[in-house]
Amino acid sequence: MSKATIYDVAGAARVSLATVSRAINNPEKVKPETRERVLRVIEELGYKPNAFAKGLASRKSTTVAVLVPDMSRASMAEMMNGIADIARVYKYSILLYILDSEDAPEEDILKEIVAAQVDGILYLNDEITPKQFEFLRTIKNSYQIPIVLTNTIYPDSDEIPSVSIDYEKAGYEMTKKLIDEGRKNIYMVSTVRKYMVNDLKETGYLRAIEEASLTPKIMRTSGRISINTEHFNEYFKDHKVDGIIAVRDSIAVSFMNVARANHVHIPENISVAGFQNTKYAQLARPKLSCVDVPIYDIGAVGMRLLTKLMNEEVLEERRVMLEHNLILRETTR
Amino acid sequence: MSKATIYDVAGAARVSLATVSRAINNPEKVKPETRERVLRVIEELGYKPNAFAKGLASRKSTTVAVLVPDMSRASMAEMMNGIADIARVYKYSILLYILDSEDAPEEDILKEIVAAQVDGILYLNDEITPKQFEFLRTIKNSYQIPIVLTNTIYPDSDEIPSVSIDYEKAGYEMTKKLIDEGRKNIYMVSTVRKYMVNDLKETGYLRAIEEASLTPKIMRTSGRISINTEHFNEYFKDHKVDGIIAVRDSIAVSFMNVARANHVHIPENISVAGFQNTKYAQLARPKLSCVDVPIYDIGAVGMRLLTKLMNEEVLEERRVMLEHNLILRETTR
DNA sequence: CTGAAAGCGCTTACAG
DNA sequence: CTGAAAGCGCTTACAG
Repeated sequence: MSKATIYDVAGAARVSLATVSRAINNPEKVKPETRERVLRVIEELGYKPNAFAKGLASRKSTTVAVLVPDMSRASMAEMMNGIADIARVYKYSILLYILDSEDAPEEDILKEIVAAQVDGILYLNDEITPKQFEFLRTIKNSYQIPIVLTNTIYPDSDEIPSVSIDYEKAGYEMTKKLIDEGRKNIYMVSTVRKYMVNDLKETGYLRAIEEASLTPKIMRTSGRISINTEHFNEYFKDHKVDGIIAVRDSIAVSFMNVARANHVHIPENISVAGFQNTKYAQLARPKLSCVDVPIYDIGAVGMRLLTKLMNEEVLEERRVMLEHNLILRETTR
Repeated sequence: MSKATIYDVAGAARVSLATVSRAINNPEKVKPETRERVLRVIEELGYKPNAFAKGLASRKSTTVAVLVPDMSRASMAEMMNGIADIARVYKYSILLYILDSEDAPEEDILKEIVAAQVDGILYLNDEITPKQFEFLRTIKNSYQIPIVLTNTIYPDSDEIPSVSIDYEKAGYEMTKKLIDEGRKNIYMVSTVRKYMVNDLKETGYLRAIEEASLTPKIMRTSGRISINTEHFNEYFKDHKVDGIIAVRDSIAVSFMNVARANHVHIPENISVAGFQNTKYAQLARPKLSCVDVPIYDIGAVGMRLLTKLMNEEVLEERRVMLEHNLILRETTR
């Protein structure tokens, strides 16, 4: 069962290889009966065009590169499912590049991507630094490769299209919710490292807090569970707090564990909310209220957008914002 | 900044393209000074061999296919990190195929993989059915593509090498631990669908239970949180239970939530243990005891093994079992 | 609607 | 150690 080539097909169908190629790629240019004969032979022989030869001759790879800084984030995996499903529909293959550091990707990766001749690039991250943005611009402009940012937004430019939710609005809404409950000392627990989307969540938080003439209080923690515990204990010994909005569900749950250890009741004494609606949120007790981020859809829509770009269609929207929901469970009242 | 070709390099270095090719791929066949001149030009021009041309001419792709049934499982993502890190070391690119159904992958995928000319395949799953195994055997034998199973074991044959932990032993050890605590009514909570590795965990459980002359009790649940709650409530109303070993951390946590709602104390009344050592285990209260599975390492070692296979090296071990640990936290005593 | 032929950018015997 | 040339398996103007 060694691989059939286009010559084998052409021979068996008694046509030239050019006709076989057309029957596959431009069926309308081939007489129906010829086409069917060719297609039947293809079926019989289990012929599949060699991707390298095709790529070399056509200068198109029908492959997209997915750049991921760190696969282990739960959201990345789910986003991949959305991407893969749409990629399949449009017949694109996925080349996966996991970037090792969180710095700007190195020259090496760039060269690899260029050499791989990908037709498009999806950049998955909730962070994007100016340096990384420059890197992407270089690829885009020097090599004419379309790029879509997935789950992040670059604030200063819409040169590279993006798909996400409106994180600013989500941050605003959740904060507003706690304010409406009568909370006065609402903290946003964000991360030490500056993530673009966490920044947006903070902006939304600040807007709501200001509108209500409250005092903004942002606490920055590492994402590491083991460190969080001490950190929270220390911090809230001296601080009044009756509301917590964490930028990630897992941080919210971490906080709840500390609160419970200190005999603080949720939601009686404190309201708590997270972001993402992960399994953590459902498994926590009380069940965590949070912003639901349609992460699968973000991946799927991002990939769909990229196919349009690769087809040189005009985008009616360069910053796509999908709908989100506030899921109110047991940690708010 | 359009892409330089091998001709550009050859011209600038005043050698033939054959020499450029050799300088890259068989440096020892080129006189040192020529080689250096060529390499310098390559550097200057930012030349990177076109992957398609290279693949077509050499019949090697330096690409591996990673087959994943469902990316959203936390373990898959972490395994990908291990795979990607080693792939980078050996200069392999990763083509990602997310299989949609959990049936045997369709003919389409097979053809795609073959057309992509991947040099090797990594199959990531904790399940493998005879049908899927046949599918993999077909690829392996018909097209001579090496394959490694990652995080699963096929019981009836070691024709396809695998990397995992000794799940049977892990199941045995954790059960033994609960028995040593004096537990008499230990349940294993497994899944409705038959996963290969869950099967192994069960086998280990059964061995320990038999050795202690206790009665084995296996309960099967769906993995879905919402369903678990009712299911557990119903089931344990009529059943005595003082020990639970769940095949996944999240199921264990799910169970703990139900137990707590029924005022059952952990670990005073019931010991609970999970598998994997995910973030769930650390975030749960009490903190969950579980089997730690070195999932990153499984991915890394799997990829390393595959590189050996692709180099036609002889494997000293076709079933690699990595070390695991029992992490005893607060849900056991 | 179909075929002959050039070309995509490499690798690799084969000579020298 | 190096070069000329064939070939990898396709696509795509160009003729007809």
